[in-house]
Amino acid sequence: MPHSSVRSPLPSFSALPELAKRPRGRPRKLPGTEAEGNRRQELMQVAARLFRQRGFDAVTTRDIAAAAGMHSGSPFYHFETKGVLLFAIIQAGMQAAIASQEAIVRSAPAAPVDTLRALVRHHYEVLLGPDSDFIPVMLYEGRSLSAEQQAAITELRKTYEAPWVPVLDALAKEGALTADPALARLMILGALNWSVQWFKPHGPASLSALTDQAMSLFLRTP
Amino acid sequence: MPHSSVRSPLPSFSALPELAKRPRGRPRKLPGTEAEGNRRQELMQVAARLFRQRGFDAVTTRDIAAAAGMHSGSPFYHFETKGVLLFAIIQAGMQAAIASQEAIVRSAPAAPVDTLRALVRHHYEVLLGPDSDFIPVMLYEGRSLSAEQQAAITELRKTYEAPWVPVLDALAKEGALTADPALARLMILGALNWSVQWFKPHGPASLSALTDQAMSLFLRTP
DNA sequence: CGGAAAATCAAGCGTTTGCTTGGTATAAAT
DNA sequence: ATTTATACCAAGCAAACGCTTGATTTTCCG
Repeated sequence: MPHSSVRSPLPSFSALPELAKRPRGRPRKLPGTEAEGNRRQELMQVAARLFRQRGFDAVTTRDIAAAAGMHSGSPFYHFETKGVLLFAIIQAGMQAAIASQEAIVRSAPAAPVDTLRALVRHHYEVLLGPDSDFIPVMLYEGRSLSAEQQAAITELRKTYEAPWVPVLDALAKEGALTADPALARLMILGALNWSVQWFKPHGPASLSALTDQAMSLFLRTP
Repeated sequence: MPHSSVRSPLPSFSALPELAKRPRGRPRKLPGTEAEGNRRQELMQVAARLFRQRGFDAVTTRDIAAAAGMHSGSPFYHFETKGVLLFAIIQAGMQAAIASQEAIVRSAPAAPVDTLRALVRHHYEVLLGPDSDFIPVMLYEGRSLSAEQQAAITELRKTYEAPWVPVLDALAKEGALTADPALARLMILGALNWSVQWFKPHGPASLSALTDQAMSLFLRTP
């Protein structure tokens, strides 16, 4: 049902460093795993990493193909256009982030302070954890999407931010938060999102330290 | 001394909407004003606006030329490459921001809280004020610069952020700031910078309101 | 008035880009 | 055994891109 095509690299360039010698035809259907769209996911991962590192426009479809061990037209078998690939990356990432966040909120019916701490910690994980290029790509490359795609992503963002609202409202009523809750949400998310610009992952434990620092910056706990 | 060249727009496209009928040759040298590099500055302004709106790679040199009322090769008389133009925009903007910030810090030897408020307010002005596309362009398009250009901009950013350090240190000693001052600086600047993503300028007075909200979010004032 | 300087126009060159067309290899389904 | 679906390779096209070259127009300055 998908499309087709490919293209060889520039002949003047040296041979491709390591074209993963993946078998050519229909893939083996492993008995246990449902390998549906296996290669598609792989493309999304390498493309997300490239988009995050260099930006959507600076990454060519040939770069993506080479990083996935393909020739230059093959990605178009899995994605109609480069823009559709970008959208798929952001959409899948946001849906996963929404799902994992919801699980955390559901399993933590504690005090608002603890819920906020869990939300902040989870957000740092989404931003800075391994294999989490989706959100940075959304934050910084979303403008390359079409208007309809942007609208769809905006809906997902609203869904993602929804659990923050009652928590911040409750903290404002408690007096732990003195700023307007709606503005505070924007500022807090901005402070967290900015971490992708400076954070260098050394130890995985430091995300907890970051969370503690953020909590003590934003809240007045006695 | 500069270069030269130009190019006509695509013939299949309709006529340019309004090619500002500026006279062709050497510009009139007004007696009072030193018109040195007048057109150069104009190019930087329109390019900065376009870069902010659509991103560096998505804006073509033809777009910039058209927005400045030129034909497509003329910008290269003023800037050797598109990248040099981007660098000039960021550099000039940062130097202006550093200068105006320094004036504010010098004229405000008040309590640390008041100095921070002035810094925050000034930063909002730089981010959201009229004709201030420079900083957003730096924040989101800086990766399109060469390594040497990025190093130069990093130096300017350090200079810009330097006045924040002693202020936050003093507030931490006072107890108004409980987080680590270095981390707090990153988080606060992130919260402020994020405003370019959501702020829509309605009334110019709201920058003060934003400043107040930010102060009450970050500081514990009794 | 005449030459130099400033700023642009006019045209296009060479490369890169996103994407297309058509064929081929392998494995699953019938 | 034949068909069908999957996934890829091979080659390349048309458009767009950054930038160049060379002429042209206007003003400044001595």
